Amino acid sequence: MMIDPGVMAVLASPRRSEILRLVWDRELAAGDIHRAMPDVTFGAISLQLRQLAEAGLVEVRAESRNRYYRARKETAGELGQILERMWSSALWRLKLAAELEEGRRGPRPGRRTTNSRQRRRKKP
Amino acid sequence: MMIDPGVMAVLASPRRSEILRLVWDRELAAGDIHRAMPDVTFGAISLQLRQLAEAGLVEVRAESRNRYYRARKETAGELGQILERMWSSALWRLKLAAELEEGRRGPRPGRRTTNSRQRRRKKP
DNA sequence: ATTATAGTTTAGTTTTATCTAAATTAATTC
DNA sequence: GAATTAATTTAGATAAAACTAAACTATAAT
Repeated sequence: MMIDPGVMAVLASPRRSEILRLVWDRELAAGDIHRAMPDVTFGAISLQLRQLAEAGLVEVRAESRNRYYRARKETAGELGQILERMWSSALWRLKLAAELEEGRRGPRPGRRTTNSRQRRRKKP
Repeated sequence: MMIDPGVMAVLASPRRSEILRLVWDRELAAGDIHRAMPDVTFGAISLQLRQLAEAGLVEVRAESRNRYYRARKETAGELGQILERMWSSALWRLKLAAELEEGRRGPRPGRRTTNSRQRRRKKP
């Protein structure tokens, strides 16, 4: 099978590969994904989902007001198998458990912006 | 075999994966690598080589004033096999040929900075 | 029709990565 | 030991990626 060079770049982002992991063998609504990663805004998740979709790594199904995402494993090809093994490895599970613990203690300090000044308000 | 999650991130950069390709099955001095990629400075190449070395994807051998780099295929693991097949594919060779042609016509316009103001001069 | 919910898009900000130029280090040659 | 060559390191600049807040779109519920 041919490997799209773009796929690796898309998967290199921890955020995106984490999203892909979430929808790897089940369908999740955009909101479900956001609830699983509450350290970023819904908008940010939506943008990453768009990138994944543009790379052909996920597909969408609209139902009522929800949009359900699921991985397209075919696109990931051999890389997908590597990821699968990675995610099922003991070390990876340990990492996930640690992050879950960390998450319980409150929002992550790392990435959040401290002062978010007021901005543009289009239609007052 | 265990896959280091950092490896994928390192390889996601086209610049670094190109360097890795160059030293995949032969040793090259840092300067050789730079001559093969004259669109960036020697310093930039050196920095990328450092990242590759830190990820364990290349090893160095010092001889006289040269430093010879070569890939450590073991670290790349299965990803390495994917890369190998990618590089040997017809499409990839076509891409390389196109870039070589482009390179002959002069320096790439894409990334270069237009105005590089004067800066810090430590010991005048 | 209004309100609420789910999600996307937009525009600007922040963060991170990559790059350049100069300084620096070290070995080699003269 | 001065000059040259090969490479690394440093400090700042620039570009790219990721993110935020708000605006916007669409469907569903009241």
